[in-house]
Amino acid sequence: MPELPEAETIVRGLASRLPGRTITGVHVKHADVLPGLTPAAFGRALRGRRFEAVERRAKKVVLRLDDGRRLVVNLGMTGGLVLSRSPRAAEATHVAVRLDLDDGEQLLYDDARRFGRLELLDPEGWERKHAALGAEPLADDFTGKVLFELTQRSRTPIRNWLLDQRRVAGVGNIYAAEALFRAGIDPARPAKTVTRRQATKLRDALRDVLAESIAARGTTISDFRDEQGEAGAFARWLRVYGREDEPCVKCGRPIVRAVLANRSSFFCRHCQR
DNA sequence: AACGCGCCCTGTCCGC
DNA sequence: TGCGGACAGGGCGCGT
Repeated sequence: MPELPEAETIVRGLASRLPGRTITGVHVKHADVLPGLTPAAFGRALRGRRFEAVERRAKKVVLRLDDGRRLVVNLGMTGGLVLSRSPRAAEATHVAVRLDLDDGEQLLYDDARRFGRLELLDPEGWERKHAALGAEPLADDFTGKVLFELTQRSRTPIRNWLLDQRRVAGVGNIYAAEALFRAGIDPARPAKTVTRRQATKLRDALRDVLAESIAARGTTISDFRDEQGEAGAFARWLRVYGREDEPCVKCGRPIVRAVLANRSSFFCRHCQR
């Protein structure tokens, strides 16, 4: 489900609401979302803590606490953070973890498939995690030159390359497909065959599609909801993802689905070379 | 050592 | 209507 724009949508929603509020209770319904931590230890660590800031790194929602630690939420495929007083909060039907807040509202971690994970990291642990992640595609220093140089050592298909979070962080299957379409690049092309000029086009396409999706509050295919439980609106602007056999918006030929590294890849054979 | 692959888990949809 | 199979936005651990 959530890639960078969806995580960013949740972060922006929570950033104006969470800081300053204190966790008064912790309820763990599905301990499998807490790797290496018992529910009791998780509860002890969080109870009494105040939220200080809400940030994003890659596809992760980072909730900074007043003791310097961070609750790092990896949303997996179907994870979401929803505030219980939102009109649509009742649609959070797979709540794995519930945090009670001092004003009586609750922050719900909802995740049907439970591929998501909640980690509690001290500053050093977070620094290690942060360092293991690649470039932020929306950062000022993510230039065409940087992307070009990063790609030149890898023979893996450029679509797979984009999904590797150690290189560029935050891009998933939807936005990889959309950016490659906009840049006119075949998803199966070995990364190192992308030219300098194409790298710049790809960089621009990535930033454009991610920014446009954030402006639309993310892509909801079926599961994604923001912190109020609302769907994102970007799905209608997708040009290739999920559009197998539909006409290409540029040339009218059918969009093709091919499997690369066990995951669907959508593209136009004519417009992407 | 850079890859691809299977798997984690639940829900939904499609063909029979 | 029921049932099996395919598929889904992610990412870890494994083997090669």
